[in-house]
Amino acid sequence: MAQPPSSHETDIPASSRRVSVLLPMPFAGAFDYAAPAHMALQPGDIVSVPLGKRLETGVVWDQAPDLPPDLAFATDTKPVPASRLRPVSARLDLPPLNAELRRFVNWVAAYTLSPPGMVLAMTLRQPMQGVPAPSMGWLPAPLPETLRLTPARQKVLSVLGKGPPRTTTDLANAAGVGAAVIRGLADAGALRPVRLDPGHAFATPNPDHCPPVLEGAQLEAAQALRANVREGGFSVTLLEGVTGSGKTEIYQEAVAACLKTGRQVLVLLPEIALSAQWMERFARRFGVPPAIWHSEIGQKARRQTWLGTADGAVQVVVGARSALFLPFEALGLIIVDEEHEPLFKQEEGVLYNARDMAVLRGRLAGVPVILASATPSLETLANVEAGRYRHLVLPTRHGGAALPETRLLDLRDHPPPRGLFLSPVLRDEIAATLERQEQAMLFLNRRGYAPLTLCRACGHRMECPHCTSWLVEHRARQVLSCHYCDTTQPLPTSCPACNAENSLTAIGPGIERITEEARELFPDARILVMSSDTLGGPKATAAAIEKISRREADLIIGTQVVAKGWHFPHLTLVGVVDADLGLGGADLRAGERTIQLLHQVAGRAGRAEAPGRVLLQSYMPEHPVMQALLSGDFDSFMAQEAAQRKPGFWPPYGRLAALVVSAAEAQAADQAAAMLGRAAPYGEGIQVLGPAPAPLALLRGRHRRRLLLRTRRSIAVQPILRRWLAAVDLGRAVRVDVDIDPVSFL
DNA sequence: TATGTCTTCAGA
DNA sequence: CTGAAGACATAG
Repeated sequence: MAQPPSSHETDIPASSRRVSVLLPMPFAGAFDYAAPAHMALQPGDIVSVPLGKRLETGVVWDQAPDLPPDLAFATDTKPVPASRLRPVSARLDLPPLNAELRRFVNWVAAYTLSPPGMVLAMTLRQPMQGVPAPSMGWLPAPLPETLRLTPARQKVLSVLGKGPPRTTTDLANAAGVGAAVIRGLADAGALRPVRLDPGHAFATPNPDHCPPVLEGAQLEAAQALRANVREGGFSVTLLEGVTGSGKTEIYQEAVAACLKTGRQVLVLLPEIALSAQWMERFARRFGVPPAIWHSEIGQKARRQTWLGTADGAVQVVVGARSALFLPFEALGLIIVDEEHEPLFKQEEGVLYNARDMAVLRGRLAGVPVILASATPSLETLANVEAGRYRHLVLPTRHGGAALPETRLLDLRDHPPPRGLFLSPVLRDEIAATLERQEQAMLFLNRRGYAPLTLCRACGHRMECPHCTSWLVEHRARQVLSCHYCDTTQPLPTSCPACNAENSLTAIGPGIERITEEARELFPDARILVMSSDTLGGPKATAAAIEKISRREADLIIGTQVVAKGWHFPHLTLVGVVDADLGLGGADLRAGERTIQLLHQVAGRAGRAEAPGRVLLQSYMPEHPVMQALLSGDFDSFMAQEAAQRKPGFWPPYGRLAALVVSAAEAQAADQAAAMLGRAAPYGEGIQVLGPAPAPLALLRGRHRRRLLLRTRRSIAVQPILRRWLAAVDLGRAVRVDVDIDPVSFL
């Protein structure tokens, strides 16, 4: 154990050279291997090791991983005897993971209570997945004296010249000779094989390509951010500004400043697949598009970008959550745009919030972090209030356009006709807008035709057999489908419970139904529907956006997707069909989320040319959320939210963790949940709520029970959870998912 | 996560 | 008895 620090590696007997290797698998920690005498291994090296009878790729890990003091835990596993160690098979020819990234992996694992290997998997799986053998190319070698220089051979050598390495087929074609000639030259030693790494040259963003003209508050904000980047060191700045206030232009100045220091930039967006417009703006500012990273990019681009971030060839990466785990060589700045977005929370596998982990990575890397939003989350505002984050506010709309005028439409006073969902007031407003040759939009955050299908004869509801949820009718596809699992069934013609014919009735509106109603009302309007069902992917989405920009649509009807920061220059009216949707559940952040979503939707209306108007249909216009949307005074709404959460130490004034117990049998879930309940931790500032059935008590055929652990801010939940979970043995049949800082309460 | 081994049970 | 399917332990 206590090796004198002066001892050289070669002095240590081969048998005692033990290395830790972290594998991308859900083990509690790293495994020990023997390093062969000839193999110099450093922490961070990517290696191939035997595991059982297969070979796995892992990373040489630090013997004693450092952890944050409040999350550190003892691993009481005794070391494997040296006799059982198997040797590392090979050191792979990939750039090693640096200490900053290794530390980040450890901290994320400790924070989220996940096996470190699963966190490593998020960084390592990416380049490893089905990597094809690298193709080989040829470069000229010093000519051997014995070489017979035939004309064909000469041709090959002159074609190759001083150029880049070329593959056998490429070279043979270019020289007009057969592949055999190349082979012959290679055998004679006149050609040197080199690995042809997909040497995709990443275009270099130019920080001076097209700087914007800024003045006033915008200039000040940009200067503050630039100074921040130049100074370096960890800091977090909230950049707050409404749609059109120039947020993007301003943080792009921070990007420019970072590029000038030669360091790399990571920009996180909630939904990269839909951000073609963002890419365009980047290209306009820096002359070239950025490297992008999300779950749907192809194998090749994935590998190239991964390697590019590791060797510094990639200077700016724009990505979704998972980009956070890229192996940056020299990170200089992290930007999280739309920081309030719930999409930053990963809800599967390792449960982490990319916004919070971005701040953590910034801290470990010692670089500034910028959080941008028009409607910052309460978490971030609380950090500003506590003096942990800086705050830059952009007050005015860029280009002088006015904020949209918002009106509440009380559905009790102006009810829609029976069986319909658009009030006459909204209908007339849309008609007038179309009359003026302007665009209008209807927003309803609900896919499908109707959320509930009911039998008029017996009251039977069409429910998912595997989940606690209603089946949603999708009339276009003639199916009922569950939005929580992949259950889909044909639309029945008779009630499955009482066999009554034609008794099934659609209850409530979905976007398809609103479209039907709009087609009735505005037969001449060109209607464009935007939902994840009608837009297959990013390409179709971009095409739809194009269409709207070119005024090839009059009325846009959409779900969530329309809210995403698009710029619609001709849109002047936005109608929110059901502003109350989303306020129903017992969600801690329902109000905050509704405000953020509806404000974002409202931001689509009215730009430079014409003022916009927003109409909110609501049955509870007196609700604080509606009042805040009406007045545009979000600050006092958030202050009110804060005041409500403070006394009960709800987040962000306390810490929260959710335990979801799930099992195939309801009884097993109940028993396990009860057992956890009996072993619940207690103490000053610690509270456990539950067990109770989770709102989705049945999900994908598993019965779910939930417990919530709530503590004061000064008390970390992780050590408490570790002790709690270690104290109970629940057996193999039940699973417990731990969600630190839960966002979804389903 | 992938794999080997152990257990159970239907069918011959 | 045999084989298939599922539970479960294990890898360094």
